[in-house]
Amino acid sequence: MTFQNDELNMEIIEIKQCSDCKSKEFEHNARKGEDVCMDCGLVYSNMAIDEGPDWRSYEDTSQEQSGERTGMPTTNLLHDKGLTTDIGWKNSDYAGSSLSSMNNKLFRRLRRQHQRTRISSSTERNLAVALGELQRLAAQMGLPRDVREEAAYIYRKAVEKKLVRGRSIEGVVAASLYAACRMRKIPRTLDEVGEFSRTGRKEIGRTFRAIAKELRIMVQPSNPKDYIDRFCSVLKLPREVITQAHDIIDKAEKIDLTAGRGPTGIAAASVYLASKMRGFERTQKEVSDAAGVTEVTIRNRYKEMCKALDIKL
DNA sequence: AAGACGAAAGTGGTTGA
DNA sequence: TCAACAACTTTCGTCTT
Repeated sequence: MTFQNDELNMEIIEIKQCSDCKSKEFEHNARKGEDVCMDCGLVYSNMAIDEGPDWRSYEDTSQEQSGERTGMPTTNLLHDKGLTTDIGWKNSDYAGSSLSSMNNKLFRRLRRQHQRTRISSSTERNLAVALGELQRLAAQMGLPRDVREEAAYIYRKAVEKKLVRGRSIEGVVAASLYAACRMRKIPRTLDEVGEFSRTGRKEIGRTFRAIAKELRIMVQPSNPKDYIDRFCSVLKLPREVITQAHDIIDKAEKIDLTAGRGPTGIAAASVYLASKMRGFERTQKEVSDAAGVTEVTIRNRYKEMCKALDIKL
């Protein structure tokens, strides 16, 4: 999309002096279209460009559905990114009169051929299948749209790098989702993903590692805190327990109690401990089910924490 | 009887020679 | 490539409430 200056119809304000602190030093951020006062940090956004869709009508006829200039935003969730066109389905010409039977047949054939070109290569077919599977999985796991987009993006990259060769599409899809969840700070455990996918935890884990390595995706080890809210909600624990659990983890991190340990184990133990301290006691079994670690692990972490943090009950 | 505890053996992954 | 190893799991017997 190109802009012409006179179309922008925006007043370019020359800032001479900050209205707040009277400073004359400004820093200009071209991307955001902002001028920032170096002294007090006041932001002048005199050039902000609306990046939203340009949906104004270019049609004269108002009965035609608003004739917007753009379609929907592109998305990685459709194998063609939602960029294909369709041949109109009405068998009528621009003036509305119907076509001759010969043209009728012609357009029916054209439409069919046109449809076929949408899925033109084996890569496209692969994507179509995989993204369908991705949607299904994400829906069952109740994941928001931005995570799905992220996962779709990762999957596309994986296809580019030929990482699907020798692996199942389902496995790569599941691994992409797993990675996307972690990147968006709403981590799911491998078991949780595996539960809804036809592939097992083992394969998802293996595939995930391969993808992360090949695509150079930096996924930091997930933070135990990211799990707490979800575990607590499964266990129907109130707000104060959540806060308490976060607090415990903060303290544990400070004295290097978390290094090298599985994040889910840490999270589970702190939730168990917090529930006990606040008088909403859950059994080790209940917590272990919610967190997907064994009672033994909870016990070990929990004992370490009690000792190191000097908590007595 | 249910839950907590701990020992022992097994699993899958990482690391360093 | 292989062995050592650390974390975690599984299993099971014992103790506590």
